Amino acid sequence: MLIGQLAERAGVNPKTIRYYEEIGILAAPERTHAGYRVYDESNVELVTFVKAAQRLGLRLDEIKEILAFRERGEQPCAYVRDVLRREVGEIDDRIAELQRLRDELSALDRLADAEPGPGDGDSGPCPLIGHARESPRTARTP
Amino acid sequence: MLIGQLAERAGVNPKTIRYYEEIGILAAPERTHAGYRVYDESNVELVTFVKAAQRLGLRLDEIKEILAFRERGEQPCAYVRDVLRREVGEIDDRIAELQRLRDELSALDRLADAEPGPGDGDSGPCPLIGHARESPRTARTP
DNA sequence: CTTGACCTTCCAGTCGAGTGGAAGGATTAC
DNA sequence: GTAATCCTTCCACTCGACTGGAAGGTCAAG
Repeated sequence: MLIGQLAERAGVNPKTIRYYEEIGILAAPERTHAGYRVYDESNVELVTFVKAAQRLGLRLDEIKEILAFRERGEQPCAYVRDVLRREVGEIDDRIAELQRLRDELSALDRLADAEPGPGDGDSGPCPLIGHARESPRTARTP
Repeated sequence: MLIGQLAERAGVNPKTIRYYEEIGILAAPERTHAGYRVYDESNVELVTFVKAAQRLGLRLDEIKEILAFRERGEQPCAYVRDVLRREVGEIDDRIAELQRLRDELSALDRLADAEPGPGDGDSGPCPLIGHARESPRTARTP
C-alpha cells in the first residue's frame, strides 16, 4: 500500500508518516520503481501503536526507545512501566493541585455569590487568583 | 527599581519582563534619562500575579484578558471562573483517563510479575500499550 | 493526450512562553 | 580612566509534533 492508504488506515496525515520516518520512528520502507513508499499491514499496526502510546502520554522519543527494545527482541514493558509510573506521578501532583483548586473554586463561587460588587483594591486583580499565590506549579493540558 | 530588581523579586528572567511588555501583559513603564525601565512595588505584585495565574493553568492571553477587566474596574471573577471551570473540565477528563490507566497499569504490573519472559509476536511491541488502543486521547503535562 | 489524483523533496511555519546572544549605551566602583 | 555590570534593541532560536505549500514526477482513466 502507498503512503496515502497507510495514513488513512492509521488515521493520520501522510505528512505524519514521512515525519515519523524522518525522526526514526518508522524505518525507511521499500520504494516502487517511481520512488513511492510501499507499506504493508505491519506498518498500519506500527503507526496505530505509536498513536496508542501517544494517547498514554508518551513522547515520540520515548516511543522510539520502546520500538528499539522490540528491535533487540526485548520486552520493553519494564521501561514502559517506568515511563508510565513517572507520568502517573506527575499527573498525581497535577490531580492533587487541581483538586485543591476545585475546592477553592467552589468555595469562592459561594463567596462570590454571597458578596458581589465591583472594586479592585485589596487583593489583586482577582481574589480567586490571589489564593493561588503560594501554590506549586501547575501546567496545562495542551 | 530597574528591570533586574523586578525580575529578581518576582523570580523571573528580565527577558520575561520585556516579553510581557511586548505582548501587552505589562504596560510600558517610565524610563530613566538613559532609557532604563523603572518599576515599583505594584509591578512586583503584578508579575507575581501573572505567575500565580499561570500556576493555575491560565495562558498569558487569558491573563491579559483578566488584567483588562481590572483596567475597566470590573471584577474579572466571572470570567476567571469560566476559564477555570473549563480548565477543570478538561482536567477531569484527563484525571479519569489517568485513573483508568493507573488501574490498568497496576493490573499489568501484577500480570507481568506473574507471567514473565521475552517474546514480541502476539500483541504488538508491548502488551501494556496494546491495552490503550481504543482509549480517547490523553495529552501530557508539559 | 490530457486531466486529476496521487506521489516526491525541500523549505518554512504553527503554537506558547520564553531564552540566547550580539552590538552598543549608561552607571558605578575602584 | 577603565573595568565590570547593568541596561537597551533586535533577531533568531528553543521545544514537540506536526502541517502547509511550492515545484515537479507518475500513474490510471477517459
